[in-house]
Amino acid sequence: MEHTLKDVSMEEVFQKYEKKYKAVADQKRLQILHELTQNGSVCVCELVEKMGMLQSKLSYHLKILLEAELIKKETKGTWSYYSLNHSEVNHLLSEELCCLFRTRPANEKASDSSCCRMP
Amino acid sequence: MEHTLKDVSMEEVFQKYEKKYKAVADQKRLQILHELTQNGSVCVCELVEKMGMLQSKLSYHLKILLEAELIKKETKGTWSYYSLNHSEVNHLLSEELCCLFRTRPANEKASDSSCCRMP
DNA sequence: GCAATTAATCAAAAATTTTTGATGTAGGGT
DNA sequence: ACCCTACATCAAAAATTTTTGATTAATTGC
Repeated sequence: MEHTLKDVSMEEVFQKYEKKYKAVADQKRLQILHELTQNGSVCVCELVEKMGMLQSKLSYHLKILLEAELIKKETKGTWSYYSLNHSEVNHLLSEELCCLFRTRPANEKASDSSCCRMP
Repeated sequence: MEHTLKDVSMEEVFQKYEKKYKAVADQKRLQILHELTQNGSVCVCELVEKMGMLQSKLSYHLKILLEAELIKKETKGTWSYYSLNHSEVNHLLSEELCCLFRTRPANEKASDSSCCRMP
């Protein structure tokens, strides 16, 4: 089997996006992202309630999102707070999905109010 | 269990995007999309060669992309030609991915040459 | 120190997706 | 009619992902 340099780098690109899109390819995880979009920074125990999910199950899904770098984690004592990684999410998803997952953090200026074609 | 109207419609939205992102969450299928981006309209037998895949395997992946409406199919005699569904792909993926999957069909004007931050 | 809480991890079971090789169907050429 | 090619579909096997319940580690409040 032959591989050109381009083939190899493309393969890496496809691999990277496979991982990121896999993270997003799940109803539960989309719901988690949406929840974080709405509430900013949320701890696991809050999410357990809001999502009505077993804690271990939630941790599993959070880990997948974290490893895809779509969310960030901050630990305070016993609590873990998760929040969106806006730039990564925005890099991955189209503008049309902004209403669902692309609410900007407060400090960023909301110049493109052109988006939002969602229900 | 209680469900508000909003919950129900959100659930449908999440379900829809789960399906579409699942279709894209696979190296092989990303490669197929890329191939179609480069070559426009391609028949299965060509793709079998280009991708070095078993025909039944390729058909399986094409079906998933087709059912997610990310590609289109046109049959001519014994041949099936597949091509990108540009509007759907563009609706789903961010502009930054344009070099990989967002080449426009010839008739559309390429106004935003601003994209392309890909290798 | 001790009990309670928060959350990560683990291993086994369950569910889903993917691969494979075989079979079926339709059209094209002779 | 016959054979060959193109492609879809099928069922079984293999691989991967998800769920579950238990265990573990760290921290807090008493």
